[in-house]
Amino acid sequence: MQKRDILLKIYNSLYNYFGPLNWWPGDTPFEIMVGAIITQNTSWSNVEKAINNLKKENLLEPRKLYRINQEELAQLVKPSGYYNIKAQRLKNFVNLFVNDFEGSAEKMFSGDGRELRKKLLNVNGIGPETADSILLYAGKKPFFVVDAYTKRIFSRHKLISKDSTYYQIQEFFNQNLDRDVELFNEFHAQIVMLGKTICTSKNPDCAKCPIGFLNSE
DNA sequence: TGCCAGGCCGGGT
DNA sequence: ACCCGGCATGGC
Repeated sequence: MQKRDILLKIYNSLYNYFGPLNWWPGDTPFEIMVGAIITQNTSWSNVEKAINNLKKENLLEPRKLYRINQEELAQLVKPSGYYNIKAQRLKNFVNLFVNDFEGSAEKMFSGDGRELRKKLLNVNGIGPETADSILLYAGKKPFFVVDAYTKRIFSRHKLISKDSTYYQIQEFFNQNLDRDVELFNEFHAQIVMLGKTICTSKNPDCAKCPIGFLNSE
């Protein structure tokens, strides 16, 4: 079987098993972008607490987040961990968003995303995964998001090597999938779901795994 | 109880 | 160009 067909089969099996996941969990592009920063190396349940704190204070608006001082922001995002550094990173991002794009997601995502990606990576605190999450989930641009789950699951099944870099893994998907926003969106969501529930780092339950067919290829 | 979670940076090799 | 310690809370 070609890699292309294997990937599609994996995707279809996951989708059939979990059903549509409707990512990203967030109401507006701005909330999604904020969430992408807060969720760095952090479980989503903790991210929700931080987001809810911001919502309560009506801070999920670019100019309000722009104005709040960093110490106060840090207290609000505290439940997500790394709260000091995350407050700084949120500030760095919001500065770009307000100063360069007037706090408008429409303006920010007006291009194809390639220039924007470079700008995002220049923000201290935004790396490749966060940038791609912002582009894909807030901006609907076809950038495949690679995360720890992707690496774990696909290297376990020998489809990529354990020591591949972010860009090598991303290339693997780019070269074997159509550049389709909906597919990229749902595929990444399915990978995360599999990594959280079945293909965990401690006790992978391979008997239940919807892509268990890979073990007998 | 200790380990892990939807990374990234900065300093040292 | 890699490698590694630091950042920190909440859930299991």
